[in-house]
Amino acid sequence: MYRSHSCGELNASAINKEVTLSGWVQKIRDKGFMIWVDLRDRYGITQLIFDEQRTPKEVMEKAKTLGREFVIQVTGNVIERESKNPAMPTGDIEIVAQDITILNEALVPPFTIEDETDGGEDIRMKYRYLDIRRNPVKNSLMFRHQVGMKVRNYLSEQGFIEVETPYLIKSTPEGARDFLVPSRMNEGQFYALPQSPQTFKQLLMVGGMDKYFQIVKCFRDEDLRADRQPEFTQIDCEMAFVEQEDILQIFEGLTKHLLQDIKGVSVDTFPRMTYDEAMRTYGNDKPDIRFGMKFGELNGVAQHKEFKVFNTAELVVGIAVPGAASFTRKEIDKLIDWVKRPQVGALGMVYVKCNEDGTYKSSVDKFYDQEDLAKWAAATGAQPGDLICVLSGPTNKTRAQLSALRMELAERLELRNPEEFAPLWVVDFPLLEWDEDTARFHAMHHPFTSPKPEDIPLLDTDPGAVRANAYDLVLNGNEIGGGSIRIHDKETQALMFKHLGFTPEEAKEQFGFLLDAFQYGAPPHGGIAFGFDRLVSILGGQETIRDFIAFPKNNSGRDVMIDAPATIDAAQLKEIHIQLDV
RNA sequence: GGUCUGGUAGUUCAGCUGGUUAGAAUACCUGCCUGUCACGCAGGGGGUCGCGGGUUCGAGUCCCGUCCAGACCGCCA
Repeated sequence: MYRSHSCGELNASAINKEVTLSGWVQKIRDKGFMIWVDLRDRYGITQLIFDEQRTPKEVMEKAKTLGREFVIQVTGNVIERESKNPAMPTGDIEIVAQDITILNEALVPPFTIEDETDGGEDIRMKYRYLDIRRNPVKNSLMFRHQVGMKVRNYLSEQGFIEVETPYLIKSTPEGARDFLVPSRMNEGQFYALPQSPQTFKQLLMVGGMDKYFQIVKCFRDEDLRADRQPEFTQIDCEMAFVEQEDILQIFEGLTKHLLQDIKGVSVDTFPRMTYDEAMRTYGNDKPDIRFGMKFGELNGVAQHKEFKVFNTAELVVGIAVPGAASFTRKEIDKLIDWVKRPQVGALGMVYVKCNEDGTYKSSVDKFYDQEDLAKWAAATGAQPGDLICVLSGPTNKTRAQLSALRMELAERLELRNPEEFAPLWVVDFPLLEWDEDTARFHAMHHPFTSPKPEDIPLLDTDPGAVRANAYDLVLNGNEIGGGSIRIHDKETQALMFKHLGFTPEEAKEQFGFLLDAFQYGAPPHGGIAFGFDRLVSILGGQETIRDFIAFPKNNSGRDVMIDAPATIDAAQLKEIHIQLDV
């Protein structure tokens, strides 16, 4: 028996008991006559004491040889501490060691195994198994487990069935780049790893599994970000015989349940906003509505004077930054530099200080009088003490720039409280999106998304204006879920493929199995998928998803611990019929 | 594909306009210490300043290239 108790559970009620604990040496405090050892496992830390008076001599000698992160097993008696430590749950007691076994020695770890470690990201990833011993990572993984269990239980209680779908599937040209897997048995042919189980869950609907879910790995071979991994986990869901409203209700229910159960936060009915409104008022299809700074369009009140920059702009739009009239000239100049960085790309920024006395001081006083500026203040909702920041240019670009500025300012003004949760639905996404590179429309969501029936005639006249039965669930400025009502008849699907530039032959080749299935009684259906890693990190109040993934990849898609990807030898290449061109 | 930031002791970092032997903290090692818990005290070891080239009397410092890491833009239906 390696242990009778964990390192996190003993307290005053155990005094005088003989116990055996196993764990890792967290810390050694050697006073010569006495050695204290903090012993750690997943459950906590318990203080051991090796004492000249009370510990056998050979055990004392062994204790002198211990080092950090040695794995040991100690048997001894629980005693009340002479000096207690109220900061730790086991701080009332300690174990007087009577016997010790060194189960394994350890090298000195390259960084400290503590909450506030001295190790940087790089070294922690290389030794991720040591990083996982630290509370922040350990707790994040346990938190992820809890969220996963609650999702499974909730959906199962609602009648959903978890069905596994294959990882080795067929590559499709739509959407993200696929990860490819060469087939040894089928020379010259490749599997693709799924970007999502999209077509399979639709086939499950045809198969009559009318409520399906799966917590499932998905793969996309695209460049990464702090919150984007090449392999990530989705809560993938699909239902038959539902309309958009049914989906929104059920998954609003799931989200509310998670917020209540995990965060103790009650949220009212989620607000809904059309895509157009989100773009107009936040410049963004995933607005963070925990704070204001809504866009105020100023074309009507700023294009009547001699200021050419505004007069020639497609859009003039501003936000009122609360309390920022006190920014110094230097601070505002830095802000202007910030929006002019290539990542944002604005050519300049006009600002108006809304003074406490009701007057205005702007960077364009030469062109606009107090009366003009008062109208700007009204349009942006600026109060005395606010700073109005105004950008202008092509509509979409300018909105994106002002949205970036809005988020940056919210960050600087600490308006993004991680303990506040503001979900909303963004609905009525466009069906199609113009792609400059290929000079054709492509599906904004995916090619199985159904158009709003009343917009179908627009497909021929104004494809970009067709709205889809598609929706996103947005939480604190993050898209945590997205889905749509699918096309379930062959004719509409063929129409969609036509408008996406597929010939009937190409459509048959790529998605023939789905079109076939639609001829055998496909029920109306729709679904949603949640980004599980991101959902967990937001609920956990963290910015980065990496601490919620046991073994994440770095910026370049590398696993620096196992050093993957890696080259393979010639024999392996030959077996899969591949010649390298490098 | 692009922009920006960084790479100096095991680790986290400092090192100014180029100038003697490259520092601090922490970790590590040795000794001391009768209640520690960020223990304390004394001492010690530890560096190809990412790599390659250049400028210079002289480069951690300046220039060019390159590799690695991070953030962002493009991309991610």
